Amino acid sequence: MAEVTLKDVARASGCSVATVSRVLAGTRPVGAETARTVREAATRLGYRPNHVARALRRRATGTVGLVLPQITNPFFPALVRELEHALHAAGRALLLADCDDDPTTEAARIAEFLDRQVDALVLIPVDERLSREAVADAARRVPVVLLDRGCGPGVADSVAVDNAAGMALVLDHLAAAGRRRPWFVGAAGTTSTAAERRAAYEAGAAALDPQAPGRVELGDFSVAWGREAVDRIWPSRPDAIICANDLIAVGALQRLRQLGAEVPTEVAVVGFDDVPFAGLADPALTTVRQPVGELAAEAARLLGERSGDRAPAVGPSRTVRLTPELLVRASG
Amino acid sequence: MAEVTLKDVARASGCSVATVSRVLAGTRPVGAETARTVREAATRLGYRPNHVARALRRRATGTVGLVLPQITNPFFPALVRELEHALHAAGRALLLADCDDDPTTEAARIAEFLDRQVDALVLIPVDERLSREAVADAARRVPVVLLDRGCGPGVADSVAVDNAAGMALVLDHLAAAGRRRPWFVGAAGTTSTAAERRAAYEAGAAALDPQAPGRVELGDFSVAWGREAVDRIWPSRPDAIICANDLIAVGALQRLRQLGAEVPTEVAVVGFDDVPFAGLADPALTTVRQPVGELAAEAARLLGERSGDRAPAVGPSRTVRLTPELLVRASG
DNA sequence: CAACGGCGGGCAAACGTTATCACCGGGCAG
DNA sequence: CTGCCCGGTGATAACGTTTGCCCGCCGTTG
Repeated sequence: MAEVTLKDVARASGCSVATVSRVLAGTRPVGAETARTVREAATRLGYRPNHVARALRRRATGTVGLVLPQITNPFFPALVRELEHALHAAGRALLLADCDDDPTTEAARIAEFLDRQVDALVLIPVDERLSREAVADAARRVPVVLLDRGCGPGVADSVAVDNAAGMALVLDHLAAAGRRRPWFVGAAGTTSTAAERRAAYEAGAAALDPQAPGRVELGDFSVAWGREAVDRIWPSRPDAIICANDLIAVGALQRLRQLGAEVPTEVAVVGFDDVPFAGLADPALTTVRQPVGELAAEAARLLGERSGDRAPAVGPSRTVRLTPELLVRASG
Repeated sequence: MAEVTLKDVARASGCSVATVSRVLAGTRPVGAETARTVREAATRLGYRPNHVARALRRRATGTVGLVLPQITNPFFPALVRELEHALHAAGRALLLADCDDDPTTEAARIAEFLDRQVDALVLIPVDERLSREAVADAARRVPVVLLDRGCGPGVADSVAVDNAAGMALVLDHLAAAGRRRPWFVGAAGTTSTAAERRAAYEAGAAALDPQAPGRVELGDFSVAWGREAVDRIWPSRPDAIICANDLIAVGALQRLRQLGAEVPTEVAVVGFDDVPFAGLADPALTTVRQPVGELAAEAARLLGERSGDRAPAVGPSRTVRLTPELLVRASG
């Protein structure tokens, strides 16, 4: 039951370890007869290549590290799932680290993964500015792909949804429904998503009402903030509340119900992300769905391309923007 | 910027690689003066040990594989998070695999992790019976801890919540509130949690009403099933609906509202697990909270103990049961 | 003064692969 | 007939650590 190595297979099939390695890896042409014998011996002995030794020799572990802010953020599990599938399809394993929304631990986790010789990193940066240095350092050592959130221009390859397009979808929809007094409830944090969605609102809201772009309340990405924000803005009777993500929207929905406001007749509420419970809210939340599978696939693809080269930072950094989709449900 | 190795540090500090290794690993006493010189050289050159080479030599990678049914199941992210933290505190990294609720891919992922020389495995088995063989095979090679769900007796160490105790908490609470016509909505699947919760209901419900233990409907762990189950049992007007998990409970809540039933005055609804949106439902869901942090910590502890020994299967398998807590909210 | 014990440190052999080099036939062109 | 190329193979040196073994030195002890 002990580990069976190349040497054992070599002995059993009467040829050298080099040959066995070659037939199993298919790295160089080898005699048909020998190949058969070797393969037979390998399966008979139940040979399994030792990934650690292989990694040491090839200087590639076949693992990719994922560092994310908080796996408990309901938007991330689906992303993790798709990423895991995409990486697995490419024969790579996924190391996961949750950095508790803290840039310092984020940097530490990234460093640890680098020490563990990951072939590449997928990062969902905690903060657009505070994460930048650690991300840039990492990008100097291995291929890095930023997922869902950016980290300043030119730092690393990046895959994210087109937040501006998503917001435009929302604003068009609300305009078509005759809404004219929108209000935006966003996040003050310095994640790229928070900033982009707010900017897109401010840029596009004038189409509904010249005053609209100024109607912005900023807190954080939480249900509690959604509730609180409603208390602040409800007195001015908006006819649409656009939330920077679904958590905020769910909070808003809850508070509006408590206040006796009719959704969507009196006021529309829309979210962003389409987290699992967006469709479960009452009324079901209209939201912008992110193409999670495509995001993950694109990230994996970018990683694959970069890893062909030995140097981590050849060519300029690429940015992929995927267009989201508006999911019109009951809330607006 | 190339990799700096032990050899480089040795050269720079004027002693042998062996000595450098010893001072850095602290594995054997070494001269105070030499130690200082070596350490100084190491930090000056920015030496970082190569985990792959170390793993090859030590025959231990410092990684633990986690294979779970579906990361998108809202109960799991919190568990993953806590597990990641606990493992990280022990200096180990977490490899994650999502097997899409399929025992076959589950077995494949386990095998892959074994090939990657993980030091240990944490498994949340998909199915109590269908996962057994793969789990048993794995347990023969490395330490294995079953988390949250079991897999038959004696297969491997196991950490889970005491479902019977949790159900008892629920039944006591409902009895004290004067509920006498409970109904159980569970899952027909063959996961240990589904079976245990149902059994516990059947064992304890008689305290409320001799007929109660028979009032059981089985579907799966989903919101849709919760809705459907309500359609089936509402005609017989239960005064309490006990759901095998929160997803079912949320579905039940939704359908009850549509049917115009008053919760909790007319009928109480309780769930199990305390997933993130349990508190967000309307009315907020009364549920059984699982001690996620403790579960993860206990799993990590078990792993740590087993890994001391070289042989994976010394001593009988241990089972740890943690007692859950009833979270009384608005729904019952 | 001789023998001995222990400490500090170096040498070299692993760990299991893969890559480089050399070798040895045989077929083919000059 | 000689030289050359090439498919097939084996030795062997890495990859970067850890560790068993040995050796020299110093202090202690009989």
